[in-house]
Amino acid sequence: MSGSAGAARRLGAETSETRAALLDAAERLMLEEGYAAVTSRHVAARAGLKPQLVHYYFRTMDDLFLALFRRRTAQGLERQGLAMASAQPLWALWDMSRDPSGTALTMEFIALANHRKAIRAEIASSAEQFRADQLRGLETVLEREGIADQCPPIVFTVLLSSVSRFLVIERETLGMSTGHAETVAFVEAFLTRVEGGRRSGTA
Amino acid sequence: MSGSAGAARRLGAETSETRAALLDAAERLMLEEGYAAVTSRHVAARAGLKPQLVHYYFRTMDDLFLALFRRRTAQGLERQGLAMASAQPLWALWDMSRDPSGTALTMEFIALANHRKAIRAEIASSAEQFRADQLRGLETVLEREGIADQCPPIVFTVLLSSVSRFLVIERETLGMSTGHAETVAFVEAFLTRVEGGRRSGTA
DNA sequence: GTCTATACTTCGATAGAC
DNA sequence: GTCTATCGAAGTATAGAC
Repeated sequence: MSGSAGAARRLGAETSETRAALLDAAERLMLEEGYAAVTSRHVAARAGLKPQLVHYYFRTMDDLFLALFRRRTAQGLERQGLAMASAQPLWALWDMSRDPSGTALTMEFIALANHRKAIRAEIASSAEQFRADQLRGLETVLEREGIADQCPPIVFTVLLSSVSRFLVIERETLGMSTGHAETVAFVEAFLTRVEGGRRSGTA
Repeated sequence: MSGSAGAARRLGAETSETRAALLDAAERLMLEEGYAAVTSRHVAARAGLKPQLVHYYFRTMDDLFLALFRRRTAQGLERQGLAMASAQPLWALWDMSRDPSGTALTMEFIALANHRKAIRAEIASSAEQFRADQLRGLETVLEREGIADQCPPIVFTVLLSSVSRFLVIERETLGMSTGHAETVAFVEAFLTRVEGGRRSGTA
């Protein structure tokens, strides 16, 4: 119902530095205090600006969240592409997936999606794209290493995402770590069998 | 600063039916629309009551969330205990972890924990207890079946929780399912190797 | 023991000044 | 193109009536 029809009100330029500052503030806020803290007033205060500016650069809060999500997605897809093009794609992907900021933000967006339908669709299609890219990149590697018959590439990508994200959530959000070291060791032993030991600088 | 000191105001009885109705309404709301929709006004409206009643039975919204979480945790721990005492503990645990309502609600609470510190501690300690119970219950099974050396019990519990929860999040919250069927088949093939085929009624 | 009238704060959003 | 004055709605919470 938030149609694309009317919308007579004017909006600020996409190239504006103020706009970028607001997005930065929103991202930090979302990461540190959760999506519920991302209100026009908080975002503005964090950026040292007036609350009304948020609505000048983003017509609604949904628009702000969408802009934020798209900016992050573009960075993430590029980063994932680089990881898979690296010398040790599995290690690179594992390290990338375990990055706290990326995962924490993703989880916030997922929680947000639960009651902002406009955003839900965007997140779902982005998640599909991440998975498709990851699958395409890993198929070759896993087949070359001869483990595609033990564990299908599509299953591998799902498992890898699940575990990495879950560990980050437990550690970062809940401050919990029982079983983490053992699980990381288990996964990394597998990666070592496939790709050899980690040879540092994968990103 | 929401100390335990003063608190002169009176509160409703814990046995009140109205109180239970408010908790039920809050739970449904949280599940369907996310924690951000759980406001005093929404909860009351859903229960067909006045908003002020929420604050009569729960001094603050934090208190309501805590009461809700504790009620669910008690049910969950009991259910997990039953699962592990069943004839096929692995299958039972897997089926339980994949139950949409349980996982969706847990994820909402985790997101909530990110900016409600009072709740964060409660969730973390509950999560530790779930894990500890699960570990204790599975150690015997996994050692008996001789797979404890391939995959340590603690790692097994972490992996199982990760995958099951992640699948539910993707499907329920995002409406996404790429790779799910394959992953489920992969896990269940493993369970079958260990425990034999699923023999129905495990809960 | 149960519920209502009411106060205070913060939110999203728009119309209009510079 | 950039920003401010301002509004109506919704949020949490308390004091007091039944």
